[in-house]
Amino acid sequence: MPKIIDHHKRKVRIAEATWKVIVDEGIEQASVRKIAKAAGLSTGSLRHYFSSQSELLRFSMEMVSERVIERAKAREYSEDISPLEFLTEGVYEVLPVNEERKIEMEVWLAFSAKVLVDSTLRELSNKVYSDMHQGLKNVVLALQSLQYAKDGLDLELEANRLHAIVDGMAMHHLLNPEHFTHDEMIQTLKYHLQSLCK
Amino acid sequence: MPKIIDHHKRKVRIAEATWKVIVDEGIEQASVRKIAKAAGLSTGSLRHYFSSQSELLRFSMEMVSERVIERAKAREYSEDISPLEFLTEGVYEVLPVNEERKIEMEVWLAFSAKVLVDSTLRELSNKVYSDMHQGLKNVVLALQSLQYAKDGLDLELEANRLHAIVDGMAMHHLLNPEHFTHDEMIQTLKYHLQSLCK
Amino acid sequence: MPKIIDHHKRKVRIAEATWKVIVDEGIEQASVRKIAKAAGLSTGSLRHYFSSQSELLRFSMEMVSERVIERAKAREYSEDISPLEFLTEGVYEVLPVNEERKIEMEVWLAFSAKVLVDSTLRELSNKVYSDMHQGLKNVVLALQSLQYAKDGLDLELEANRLHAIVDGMAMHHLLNPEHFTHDEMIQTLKYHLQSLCK
Amino acid sequence: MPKIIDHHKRKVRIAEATWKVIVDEGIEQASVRKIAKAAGLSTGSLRHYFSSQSELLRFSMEMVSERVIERAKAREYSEDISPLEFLTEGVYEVLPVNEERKIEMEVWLAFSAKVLVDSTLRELSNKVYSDMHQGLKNVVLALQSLQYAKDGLDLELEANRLHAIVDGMAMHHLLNPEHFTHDEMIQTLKYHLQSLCK
DNA sequence: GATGAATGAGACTTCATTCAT
DNA sequence: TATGAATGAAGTCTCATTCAT
Repeated sequence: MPKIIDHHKRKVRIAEATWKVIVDEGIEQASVRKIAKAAGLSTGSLRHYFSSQSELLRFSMEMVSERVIERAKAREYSEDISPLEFLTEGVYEVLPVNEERKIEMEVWLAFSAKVLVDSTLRELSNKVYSDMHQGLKNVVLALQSLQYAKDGLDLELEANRLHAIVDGMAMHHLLNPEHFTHDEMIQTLKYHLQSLCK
Repeated sequence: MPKIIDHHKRKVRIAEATWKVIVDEGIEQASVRKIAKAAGLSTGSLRHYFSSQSELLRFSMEMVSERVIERAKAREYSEDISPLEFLTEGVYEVLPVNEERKIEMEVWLAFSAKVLVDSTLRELSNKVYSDMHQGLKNVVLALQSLQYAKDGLDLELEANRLHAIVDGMAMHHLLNPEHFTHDEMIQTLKYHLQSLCK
Repeated sequence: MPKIIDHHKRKVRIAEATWKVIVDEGIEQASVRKIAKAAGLSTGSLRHYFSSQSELLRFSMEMVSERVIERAKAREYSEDISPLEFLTEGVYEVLPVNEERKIEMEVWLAFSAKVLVDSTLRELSNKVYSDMHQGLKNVVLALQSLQYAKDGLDLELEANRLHAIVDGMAMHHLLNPEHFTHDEMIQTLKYHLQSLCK
Repeated sequence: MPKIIDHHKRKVRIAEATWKVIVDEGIEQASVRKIAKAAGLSTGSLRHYFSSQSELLRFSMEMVSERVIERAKAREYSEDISPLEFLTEGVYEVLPVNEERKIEMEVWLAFSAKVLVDSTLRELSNKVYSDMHQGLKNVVLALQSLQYAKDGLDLELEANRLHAIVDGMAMHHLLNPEHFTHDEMIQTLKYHLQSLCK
């Protein structure tokens, strides 16, 4: 079914154009026209792929989460680094540590602000919350399995805490990069993970 | 003599109407018309108080931060509660623990998403970041002064961590209240503060 | 296949509607809405052809000058009339001698008043000035070539003078047609040209 | 009646503010608000002096012509210069030879473009046309009285011609000062006047 | 599938004017 | 006389969406 693949590829290309517009000009400026232009299409053509602006937006957001998940899945442990380093770097996947991830997270932040108001987006937001929560809980679990973790940690509360730290730091670095630098972000994460360990 | 009107009071009323619209319909729907209507004014009248939409938005946002600051300043220690409880409740001021604060933070989240794109808002965002950072650092400092805190805490990193936790949890509760409930938020905060103490 | 439309023809039609509005109601009343209505289009449609009001205005003005130039180019000498008559009638092309040219010049006068204030229009104004200056200089040159002209004329100053007379008379006849009639205009032009000749 | 004088003085001050706005931003931007601000008044106060925008505009224009007339009346011949020089300099009064007169004429040009469309302004325009025409006819007459003028000049046609040259040159210098400089304007006028003389 | 012309609503903003004080 | 708050219309421009081709 080559057609379908093309179809999907095209949608992905459009979603990437959408990201670009959102990052450059903000989600409010992400008009159908601008996205079409950024994707090198006519406005009419867009309609063959997305029948409405909401649908386009939702698809673009789903892609953000899919990318993160795929990256996380693709990670494999190599003996070059310590298990703790491996786990720490896993968390980097959801922090704005480089340009690519900054863009993803800016897009996601813009999207999140819309969730409050557009209930059709809620489902996706919830799904991503759950996925990420589970992923970070797994980090804590791994620390415990590896016998790194202190005794007496409350798994659920630690997951909440790590999750909040990660998203809070992401937001702080995106919005106030001068006050909360990339290095502070990394350092704070390491400090936190170490505080969980013996 | 012209009509005597308390200019500032009127501006505050308009800002409150702005909040209402933002919370009900999102910042993108916060048009001059809707705000004017919500404030019981004509669009033209709004211009006596705010010469542009940006100015109106900025004022409304400044009010959010001012309110938080005023509430924080107004707090006084009473012997009914323990010092640790007093500090913990101080942090509640910047968490969406009740309807009033939820509204403030929803407004603030919407605003934050705009900061990424509208650099004129950056200054305010930075100021609020700094204020809040200092406030939360003071909490850690207080724990140390009271001899509650563990030895060897890194003040700056602890402040980063607490700040990230607070904002991360606020976002999680606003966006995913079913998954991250009010009680979890409170419990996680207490858990974190306790983890800093002996 | 999309609707096939002669883009340029449509732009010309819109420009003509613009002229009509300017002549009927003045350049200040030449709003996008009124022009769209006069052209039988919606305001949104106008944007397919002109992305801003300035652009529309500029195009409409360029058309005035293009028409004049085309008319001038199309003129051919026939032996029915004397060379002097031929030259004189050439100058008529830039005088409000009939309804069509009155309209053109009213539009141009309105435009000129804007030039003082909108520097983006300056270029066009300068170009038209130069074209017309050259055209009128050629008239003087022709008189000299034909040996009609008096000896000792200063070509550049004569061009300045003829140019000023032409535009001055055009303005006087447009603004004060009762005081400065069509016939006086023609007569004065002939008088001037004759004064250059032996 | 000191009050009345004050009243009139205030109106003059407002008219001058109107000029300033017209020259700086164009007649289309000459809103009541801006004029009020430029004059240091409230919009409401303006209404005590001018009950409508048209009235204000008309008064401001009348002032232009009054100033020119007063200047012309105030001129007195002194033996330092030749009669021809005296006459020539008289014509300078209605040319944009310095900043002050440039402003007057810019204002007047803006006004003239409105005349085409607002018939209530016609009367003033006609009056000024007549006054100026008479003034320039007097220049030609003076040349004749002084026996400077060539024989056989047609007084009326010469007046038309001079009048057209003056207004045409004024327009050219205002709109295209790079192409038609101050010096060219002066030189062309002198050339023309000399061409009338023996 | 693809195009882009067309639409009309709605965005922000500026305006002249009215009017209570 | 003086003020400036208030209004509602109208300005330009952008938008999502429809639709003929």
